[in-house]
Amino acid sequence: MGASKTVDFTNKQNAIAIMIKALGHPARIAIIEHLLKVDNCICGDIVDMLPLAQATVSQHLKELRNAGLIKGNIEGKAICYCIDEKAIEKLETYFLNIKIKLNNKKKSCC
Amino acid sequence: MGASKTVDFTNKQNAIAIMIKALGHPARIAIIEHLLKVDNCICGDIVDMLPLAQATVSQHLKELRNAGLIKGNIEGKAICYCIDEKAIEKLETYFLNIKIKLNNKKKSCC
DNA sequence: TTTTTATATCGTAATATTGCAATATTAATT
DNA sequence: AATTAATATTGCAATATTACGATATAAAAA
Repeated sequence: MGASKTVDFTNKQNAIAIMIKALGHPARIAIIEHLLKVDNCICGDIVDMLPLAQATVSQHLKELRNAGLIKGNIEGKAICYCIDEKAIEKLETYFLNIKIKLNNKKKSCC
Repeated sequence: MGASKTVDFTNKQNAIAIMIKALGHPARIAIIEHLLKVDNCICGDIVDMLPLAQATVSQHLKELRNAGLIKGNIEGKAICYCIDEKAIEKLETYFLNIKIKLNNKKKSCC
């Protein structure tokens, strides 16, 4: 196999899993954290930052883009990538809701 | 390849990536959401809930356990799995911090 | 003690991911 | 128009993930 059984889960579950999965790699975490620090978000700088080949970084950027976590803007012959705030908001809300529900529970048996 | 280059990233980046990656699958999202709803968190119930074979569910549970997202408790011949609140807290904090930093930035060029 | 029940592990096939070199593309510069 | 610079895509090898049937293990029930 290797393919996830997406059909039997809800759209919401699949959607959040895709977003989360896109962040489940140290290089992509590093990209997000870099974009957070920096003011000009040029793709080449990300390539220089990371210990990976340009092609590999480009692939990681594509995955983040496909998952909606970053968005790109053409700046002449360079490309500027920024974090999509709405995506981060969604993730934060998701985990906050879990936290709240856990607090309201207080029946954890483990 | 297929293996992530973890050596060149920080421990923090690798650690958060491992936790996030563990949640990056619809079945594991469904497991967490199920544990959130239910009061008795018996493994067999999770197997019954999910459209996956018992062996597959067991594997997903193991991944969540390895990542520290759930913890198990032996209850006679069954096993009770619960969400680890500290793990959820870490994730929530992580995304909240990103959100805060983004708000303090307001220099996003895209 | 044998059987049943609940969960984990093993073995394996199918598919996905990661990473890179080589090449393509696109826009600016000369 | 030709060249340079920045990024994307392609092709491919290595490894990881997903899924499942079969089997192992461990505790309770008979």
